[in-house]
Amino acid sequence: MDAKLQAAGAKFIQAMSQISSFWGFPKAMGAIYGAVYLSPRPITLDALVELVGVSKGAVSTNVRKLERLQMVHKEVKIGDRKDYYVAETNFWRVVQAILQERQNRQFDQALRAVDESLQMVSAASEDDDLSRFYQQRISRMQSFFSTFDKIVTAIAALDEFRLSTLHKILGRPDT
Amino acid sequence: MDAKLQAAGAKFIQAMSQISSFWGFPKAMGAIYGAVYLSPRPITLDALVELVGVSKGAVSTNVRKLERLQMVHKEVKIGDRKDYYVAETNFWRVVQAILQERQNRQFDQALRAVDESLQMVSAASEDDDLSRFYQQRISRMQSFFSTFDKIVTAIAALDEFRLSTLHKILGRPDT
DNA sequence: TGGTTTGTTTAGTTCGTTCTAAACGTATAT
DNA sequence: ATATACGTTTAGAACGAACTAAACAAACCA
Repeated sequence: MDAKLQAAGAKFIQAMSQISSFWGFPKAMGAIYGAVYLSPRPITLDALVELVGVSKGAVSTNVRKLERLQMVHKEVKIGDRKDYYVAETNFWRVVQAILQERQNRQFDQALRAVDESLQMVSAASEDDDLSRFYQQRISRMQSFFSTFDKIVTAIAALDEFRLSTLHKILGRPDT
Repeated sequence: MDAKLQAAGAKFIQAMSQISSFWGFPKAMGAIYGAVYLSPRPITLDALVELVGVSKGAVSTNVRKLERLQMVHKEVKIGDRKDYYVAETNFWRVVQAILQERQNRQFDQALRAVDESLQMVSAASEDDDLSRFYQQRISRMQSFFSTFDKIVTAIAALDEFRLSTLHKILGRPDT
């Protein structure tokens, strides 16, 4: 009986691992989240080592990554030195946190570089064909990213209720 | 004069390189797309080697990746053995192509694994607390991904005009 | 004080990816 | 046929990310 459940859990954890790696996160990180998510009660680091099958060091660092993204939350019990973790179950909040984290790093920096390149074009001799071409292309790229960014941000900011509305607005491909 | 423009181009190409790597593609791939995108006329492989500064082999393979994603298009001129490349400038079409490419691979597979794990739970003894808990959690995860997937797909399918409408519907978070 | 239990940090290893350099294939021209 | 101009493929180097094992630190207990 229990063996079947355990197998199902392992399958799920492995799937989370794949999904994690697909989105550019460490495999172990997804697996750990899966394990926390499937635990009916707050779970310890050592239990995670057991379930996920990676070293304690790896669990430790990955759990901290998950915490930073607010995908898991630490709980402490008085008179107990162990840390207990519970999963964040509001996935849209998770998406939001991940986007924020990413935003403030390389991506924004790259966008600023695009900005800069546009300014550099403007600073160059302004009225030959090539200049105008560069200007047009770069600013098109810029406005695409701007729109993209706004849409993503806006969607991430929606709560679960308004999301279902959005879902309806977009129209179901299956109807 | 021209030196400034060239510097601007280099900056832009480097930014595209960063963005590419951010989204999990090879740096060179983004740089190459940037170079093609900034070229006012169809550009050859050797010119790309010059502009991007990587080996011919790398340009060759990355250009083919870009072609597969329909981010660049090959043009041939009669009586000229060189291949000429032009950039796809409809970015939403690019997004669509990338999503399709990715979809049909690991992600879908992972989702099927989630399905499977749910079925495994159902197949196990059905009426203890833990089973019910697993069932609930896994199906919640499943429906999240289902919604997520539908939203992404729907947005990618929109054309530029309807996108601006969507942009309005979502409302600016700053107002 | 010394020994346990816990989590963190670090040094080093492994692994996959991306690149280079060079060999290769193929078409064209002389 | 030989040489040239092009793109592709391959073998291997270089790199970075993520993990392991083990040392470490800190808190608690005896």
